[in-house]
Amino acid sequence: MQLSEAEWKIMNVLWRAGSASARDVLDALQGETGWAYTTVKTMLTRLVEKGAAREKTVGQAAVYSAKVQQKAAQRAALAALVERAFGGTMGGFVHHLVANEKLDAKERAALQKLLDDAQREAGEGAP
Amino acid sequence: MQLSEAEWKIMNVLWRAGSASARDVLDALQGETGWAYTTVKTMLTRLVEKGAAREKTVGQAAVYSAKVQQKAAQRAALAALVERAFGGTMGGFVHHLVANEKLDAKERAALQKLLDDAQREAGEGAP
DNA sequence: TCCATCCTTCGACACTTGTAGAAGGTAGGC
DNA sequence: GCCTACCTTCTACAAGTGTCGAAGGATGGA
Repeated sequence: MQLSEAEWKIMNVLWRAGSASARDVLDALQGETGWAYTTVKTMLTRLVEKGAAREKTVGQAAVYSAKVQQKAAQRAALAALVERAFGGTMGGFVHHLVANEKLDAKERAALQKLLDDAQREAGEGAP
Repeated sequence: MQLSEAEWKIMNVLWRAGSASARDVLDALQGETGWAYTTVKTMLTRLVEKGAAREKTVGQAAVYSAKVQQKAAQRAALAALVERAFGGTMGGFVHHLVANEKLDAKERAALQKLLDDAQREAGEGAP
């Protein structure tokens, strides 16, 4: 499930909102995009066609909600990136990340904490 | 400098090889793509047009080499991903990475080591 | 000299993505 | 009963991507 730039914008709104009409999505993206109503409607229809969102008619209007989970979409996107640009291995990617991406202190601290948690979790299950 | 799927494949060859003719690139990608010679040539021409590669004629044939650095392309690609899919913050992305990507012990260790290095580096210069 | 080989440039076509106008249904307010 | 304000579906079109085939130039060996 690869999403295009514009599709990500829409999906981000759906994930945040839970469910939303085309009008809601449009409102949420005003300022960021300046899209016309029909542009949003077209994107939503395409997302439903490709199985990323679902549509339900409520009254006279359609209400949309995400069908793919955000986490799944994120993982797919990251996997695609790693595949294309980092030789297909998480190892290579992780290396680039810390070697070249200049995380700030706060980010490093967060990462450290998460690593600790992951470490602890990985250690459990055996005893 | 956003590269498409096919463009990444070509650029990866150029980065690895240093420089290569269209034929070289084709050979390097046989098995992976099954592209026709002209397909590769077209992609190379387009890459030159968009400034990602450069072309030099040697004898009767053109030889290509990367113009954008691999690291730069990788950083741009990662930045685009973070922007679209992770709310634009490295923090959010890093969180996803450790929380959802099931890194193996080796990857976590690498991350830890690199993090330590970064920490040490950040700590210097002050005392 | 002439052919098999390569290389090159042009042009083309289908599909995806980004954007949106036109035209037509509906439902509440006056 | 009719107008205003929404909503919907259809259609379109320009770029960008992915994939070549055709046609023509050079070149080295038979």
